[in-house]
Amino acid sequence: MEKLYYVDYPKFLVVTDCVVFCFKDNQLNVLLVKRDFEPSKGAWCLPSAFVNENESIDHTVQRALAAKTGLEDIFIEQVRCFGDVDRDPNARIISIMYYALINIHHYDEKLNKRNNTKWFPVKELPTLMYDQNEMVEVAIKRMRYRTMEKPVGLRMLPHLFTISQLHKLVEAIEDKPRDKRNFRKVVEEAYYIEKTEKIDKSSSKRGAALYRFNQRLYDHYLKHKL
Amino acid sequence: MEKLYYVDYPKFLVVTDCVVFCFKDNQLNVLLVKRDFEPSKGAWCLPSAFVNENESIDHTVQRALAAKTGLEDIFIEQVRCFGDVDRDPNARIISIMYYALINIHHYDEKLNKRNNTKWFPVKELPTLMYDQNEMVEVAIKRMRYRTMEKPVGLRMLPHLFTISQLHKLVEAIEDKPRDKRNFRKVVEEAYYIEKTEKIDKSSSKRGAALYRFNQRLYDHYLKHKL
DNA sequence: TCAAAAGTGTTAAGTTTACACCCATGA
DNA sequence: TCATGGGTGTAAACTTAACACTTTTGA
Repeated sequence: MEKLYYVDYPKFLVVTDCVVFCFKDNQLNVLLVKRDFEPSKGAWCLPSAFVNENESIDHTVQRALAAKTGLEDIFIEQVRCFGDVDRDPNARIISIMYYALINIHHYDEKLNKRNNTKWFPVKELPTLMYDQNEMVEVAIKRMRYRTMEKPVGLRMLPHLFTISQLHKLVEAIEDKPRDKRNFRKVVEEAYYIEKTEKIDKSSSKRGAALYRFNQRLYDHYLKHKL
Repeated sequence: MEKLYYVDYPKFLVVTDCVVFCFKDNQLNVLLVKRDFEPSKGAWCLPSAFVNENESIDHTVQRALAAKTGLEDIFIEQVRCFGDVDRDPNARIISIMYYALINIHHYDEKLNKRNNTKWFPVKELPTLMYDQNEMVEVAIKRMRYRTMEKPVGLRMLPHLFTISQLHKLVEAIEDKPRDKRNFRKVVEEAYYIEKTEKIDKSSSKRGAALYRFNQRLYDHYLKHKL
């Protein structure tokens, strides 16, 4: 098919690079991979994969993430494409950058050794290959915007979470403190976040109420706001 | 160079598609091209170009736009990449979508005949090739967000403009009316928009004050806000 | 008994919205 | 002289930000 019309145009290697975020030790963390092959062997870089024939770019990302995290159907959002000629000095490679949000409790830390991976707090990232530090910056901005607009950040928390956990997550994402009482008010008014009967005793002696996200209520809320 | 490391991976045709906006007849308009070649000859589509070897994707867009509009150094922003396998039924083509903002007064309407192009109000778009109607929707959202965040929308107005012109532009972008007095207040408080001594007499008998965007003041404002 | 995290309301400041009339001028 | 678009201020509603003490309980 293709040959009929577009045979004369140049073709390119295309990869996906993904900034995988989790919430760990009250900080945002990013999963990096230490390359064990040339070029740039030993460099820290983002989980990536070359796009295959007959594979959508979203699928390429999921495949790369499954390989490194063992998880499937991860929340991903495409951010943008990096297409400068010399961004990778070894070859002309067009990169499509995504971010992903995962729940660290679903991640098996034993994978780090097997896969040459490591979680780094976003405030303590090493120098990454090529333009990947810029990618992380851009990904953080987009993720911050998206989590302020939609409750996708909850994917970095357990299914049941306390308001304190959510508070710390939001502070980590926005990189600034929020008043505790005002924050609790906002959560209590977000009616798609529902209080359960359960109590978390792990983080305090007194115990804290556990909340959960209700997708049905959220969909309803989306339909009826304005 | 490339051959050393990545020879085994598949390669892809890559195009850029660009949603070119202008402000015309008090409406947002999009520039469409009627294809004069197969496949899909005769279909309306976005100005596009195949990426060349040794050409950045931003440059590809500028090249496509120069060809269709005769203009150079147009304001562009990349939105995202469309990479589904069957998005173009003729071939696997990865498309990187941009939007562009141009001043219709810089555009020579005689080009339309020569280039098979036509401006369409965004509210009256025809059915476009493949996934391009979705591209336009996504581009409008991004452009709306960006113009609310930064004064880039002014690129669709003349260098000197009246508050009424800006008012109508903003209403067209946001697709909803704004109170006239409140709007004027906002403009007068945006101190990088400065009133000139000049008067526009073309749109009313009384005449309206002409304003202009001051890049220097805007840069200063960016540095000093928070 | 005390350290540590959970939980709780009110007020001030700031922002956004709503709203109606006079002005200047060329045709 | 009148039709047309230009120009003007205030008050109410709403949203956001600031702020400090009491509760519970396991160690």
